[in-house]
Amino acid sequence: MDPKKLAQLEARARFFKAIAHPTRLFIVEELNRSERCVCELTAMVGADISTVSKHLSVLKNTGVVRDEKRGAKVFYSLVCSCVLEFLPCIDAVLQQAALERMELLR
Amino acid sequence: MDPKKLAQLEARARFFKAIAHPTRLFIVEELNRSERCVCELTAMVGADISTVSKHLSVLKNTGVVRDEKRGAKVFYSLVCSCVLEFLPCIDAVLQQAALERMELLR
DNA sequence: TAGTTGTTTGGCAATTTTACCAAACAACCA
DNA sequence: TGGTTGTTTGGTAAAATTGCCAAACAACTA
Repeated sequence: MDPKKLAQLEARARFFKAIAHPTRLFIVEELNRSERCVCELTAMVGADISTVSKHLSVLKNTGVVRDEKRGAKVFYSLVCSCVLEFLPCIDAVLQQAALERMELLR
Repeated sequence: MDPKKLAQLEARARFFKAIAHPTRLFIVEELNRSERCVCELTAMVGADISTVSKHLSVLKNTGVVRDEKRGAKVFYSLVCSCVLEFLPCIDAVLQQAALERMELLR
């Protein structure tokens, strides 16, 4: 495979991997509403702060979110909301798959 | 977290995870051009047949692709090409992230 | 400066993913 | 039927991901 093409595939895969986690998807959705600090997100997610912080760093390293320090708090915000535009399509695909799975059981 | 919301997040995360792999992204792009049998995809990918077969089964179980047996061969095709519509947006986000990373080094 | 609050980092065990080989299946053909 | 081609499945070792705890940092406040 062409090394340039491979690098592109790897970069895109890294992006999808970054959002391919329930907690991180939740964070992305929440940041689409408005920016949030780590402690707010932690309260919503209900996991250890360090866990949430690491999820945020995954999203940040991939360029999905950005952070801004204001005083003692660090606020995270969504770089581009285009991620969320796929969701209707994805839900439709998932629903169709579930439907076909059900019909197999009849 | 609301169990129903959690289930939705998990389902979506499973979808993103399914396409979050260089080889599987390649397969999705290729199937967008036209349907392909396992042996054709294997030749293009350059991995073991069993590896490609397993990647295909991941995509199939998530509902991203469908398969159809014709004779001895199994042809895979893309269920919905909407997956590929995000790519321009994702590439833009990735490029912006790379740009900012470069500026940090100056 | 000492204490408090908010965040990140290091370490680690449990789990998941990945890729290959070998073997089993399936469908065709001589 | 026996052999060939195309695909999936089982097994396994290496690598990556995940989540928590403890500790380190950072910034504000008394």
